[in-house]
Formats: sequence, structure tokens, C-alpha cells
Amino acid sequence: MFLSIMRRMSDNVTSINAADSTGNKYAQKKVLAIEAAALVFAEKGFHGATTQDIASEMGIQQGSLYYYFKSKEQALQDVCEYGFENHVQRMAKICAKNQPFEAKMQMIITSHLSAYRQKNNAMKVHNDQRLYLPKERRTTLKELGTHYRRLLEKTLDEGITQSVIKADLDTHFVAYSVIGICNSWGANLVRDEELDLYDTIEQCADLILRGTLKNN
Amino acid sequence: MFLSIMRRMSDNVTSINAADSTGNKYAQKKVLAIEAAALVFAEKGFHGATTQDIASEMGIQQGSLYYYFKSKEQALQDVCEYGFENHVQRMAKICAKNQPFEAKMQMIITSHLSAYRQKNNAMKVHNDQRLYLPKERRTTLKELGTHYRRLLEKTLDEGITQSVIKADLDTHFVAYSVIGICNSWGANLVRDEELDLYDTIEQCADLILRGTLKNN
DNA sequence: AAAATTTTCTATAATTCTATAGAATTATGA
DNA sequence: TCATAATTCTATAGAATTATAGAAAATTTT
Repeated sequence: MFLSIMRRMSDNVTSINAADSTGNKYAQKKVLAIEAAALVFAEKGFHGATTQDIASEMGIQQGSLYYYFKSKEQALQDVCEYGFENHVQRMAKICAKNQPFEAKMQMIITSHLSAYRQKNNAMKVHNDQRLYLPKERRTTLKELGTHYRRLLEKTLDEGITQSVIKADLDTHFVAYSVIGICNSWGANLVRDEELDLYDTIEQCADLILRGTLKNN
Repeated sequence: MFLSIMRRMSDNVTSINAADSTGNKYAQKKVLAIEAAALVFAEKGFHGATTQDIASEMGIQQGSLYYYFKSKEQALQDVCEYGFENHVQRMAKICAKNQPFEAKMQMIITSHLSAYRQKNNAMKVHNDQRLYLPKERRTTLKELGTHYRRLLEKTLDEGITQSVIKADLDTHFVAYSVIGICNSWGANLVRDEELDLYDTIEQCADLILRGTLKNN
């Protein structure tokens, strides 16, 4: 009775991320379920993946999967929220630091690209598959996305205040662009194991900060 | 008999793009089929879309669709090749022009972003869904992609030769980044009708050329 | 150890989807 | 107009997939 309440509680992903190492066994295995789903969705896409694929990845029967997810759609929602929450949390920590603009930018890019290299499938799924969720299921994600972009914009605004970056810059636009570059290089990092993470980070940062022109 | 040879010929997409306005009726309607498939795949994704959806979009019955595509997979391949071929052709024209580096860069970005704003669904499908094709079906696309990237890299090399851009730039990296930024803003242009195309082009070009830092 | 609870399994209903075959219709050319 | 070819339709076989119910097994609590 008590545990079944715990279970229902951790059907909220926020508490899953928190209740990781507590004695709640259900929550712990649900994380494994989310990670299995993330791997499969990342490889085959939401519609291309089957509940059988996810169950196989976990080593359980197809029907048993429904003990952890009410539906396939719920699985996608959980994966997206799980992946993105971690990412936003890291971002918040970086932005809270007392560091000069360039250093922060470097950390932001590092955090973003490292996540991909560490095969953070959930983040990839969030980026590529979240639009297959009906709008009702995306409210939390939308809030997280807004939060993330605001943190990035705030950092850019700091750069303007410190008069390190150009005053006439549209921070909203730059924020989107930074996310775009990172996601596109992130996809490359996942696809190509040979690609060096730190080279990529350095070059991304350099392009964003200094552009391509010589006399600037 | 003669026409059935024509039909087989135009199952190669290259000839479809060419045979657009000839008297070959099959080729003309196949283009409509490809565009219907592009619209549906762009909205629902390859696996999320059904052959019924595509047929409905064309105003024919589900089974009749197989007169134009041997399989659903073939439809995806045709859409991707159709969309990307147009894009690469425009790129080749731009690169052949005798123009200074900055102007070319501006045109390249304009071509890329305009395609999205004109609801070039086939291009969106190429970007988002092509990896759901088995490798065997991607050889043409791979060649086109290489061609496109080479054109971009060559343009950047010209910039170095003209000593307009930094000599130590990794053109391969910058090429990928430019494509990444354009695709991510392209997706925004599709999603958000309000977003101004020319603002976006200008800001993209500015970021790529000049970066964000003030004293540079 | 028995009882209660949690987790997993098996089997299946119900639906959906791709692809094909062959008939029917429409368009074209002699 | 008649014959031929091109296009579309209907109907369906066959396979795959989601989700559920209830039994079985494993684990925890009393």
C-alpha cells in the first residue's frame, strides 16, 4: 500500500531523477526502462520502434513493459522529460557560477556536446522525436525549453553588460543559433566515434565567439 | 510500349526533375506523388505516416499509390533525392558565380533558408528522415551530400585564398556548422510563420561571419 | 512460514498497415 | 470507332503491433 503510493509518485519523472539511489526499487527499475526506451527511440525513432524492442532491450516480455509505462506515448514523454531535465539542471549550475562570459560559453558548449558523446540517448530523443507527442504532453517540455533558453539569453546579456560582446546582438537569435550548432554537432558526435570531443568543443566555441572573417 | 519505357526511365528521380514539363504524363503525376509523400512524411515522419495518408493527400485510393512507388521505402528515397537534388543544384549555381566571398556566403544561406520558407517539405524530409533508409538506398544521397559539402568547403577555401577569412580555419568544420545553423533555423522558419525570412538570413550570416565577440 | 505485495509472464483481442492481384475505368492512337 | 495501353479501383491476404486481463512467480512483510 505504502509502496504503491511511492510508485505512483515516481511516475512523475522529476522525482525519478531525484529518487535515483533511494530504496525505491520501482523507481530504480523505471530509470532502466526509460534508458532502454531512450536507446531504442534514438535508433529507430518513436514510430519505428516497437514496445517489443524496448522490452527486449530490458530483458523482459513485451507485455511486462506496461508495468512501467501506461502507453508507448507515455514512454516517449518520460524519455524526453528525463533527458531534458538533466540537461537544464547542468545548465542552471553553469549559469549560476561567477565566471567571465567566455568561460561560461565554453562550459555551456562543453556540457551540451559532452552529453551527446556520453550517449545521452534521451537528449537525442528529446531533440528529434518530441514533436510526435501531442501538445498536451509537451507542456512540461515547453517550460523546460523556455527555462533553458532564458538561461542562455541571460548569459549573453551578461556578456553585453560586461561589454565583452557586441551590444547590438539579438540575444534571442544567438541563443537559438548556439543550440542549433550544438545539436547538429551533437548528432555528428553520436554518429562518428572517431570525432574528437574537445576539438569539436573548441571549434564550436571559436566559431560562435569569433566568426570566420579575418578583419573584424 | 514506348510510354512504359518512359515510365521506367522516370523512376529515376534525376530524370523526373528534368522531365517536368515534357509530355510524359506519368512523370508529371509522379512529381505530384512525391510532393504528397513529402508533405505527409514532413508532418508525421516516415514511420508515423501511412500509405493511406499519402494516397488521401493525392486524392486516390491507398492501393493505387503502388502505381507510383514500388514500396513505402521507395517513396521515402524518391522524396529525399528529389528534395536534395534541387538544393544541390542551386548551390552549384551559386558557387559557380564570380562573386566575393561574403556575397556568396550570403547567397548560400539565402538559398538554404528560402527553401524551408517555401515549404520545401522534401528537403525537411531529407534532413530528418533519411537515416531511416537502409544504407543501400542512401548511396545517391551520400554522393549528393559530399558534393554539397565540397562546394561549401571550396567557397570557404576561396575566402582563405582571398585572405578574407582566417587562414587557420578548419573549412570542413565550418562547412558542417553552417549547414547545422541553417537547418536549425530552417526548422524554425517552417514552424513559425511570423518569423521574418530576411532578418533570419541576415542574422545567420552575421553570426557566421563575425561571431559574437566585440574586440576581435 | 504464511500472508500480502510486487513484479513478470502468457495469451489474446482488436486494430492497423503494407503490398498484391485482378477487375474496372479512362485515355490514346490507328 | 475499335483496339490497345495506361491508370485507378476494390478487395483482401498476411503480418505486425498496441494494450489488457488474469495467472504465475518472486519478493517483502508480518
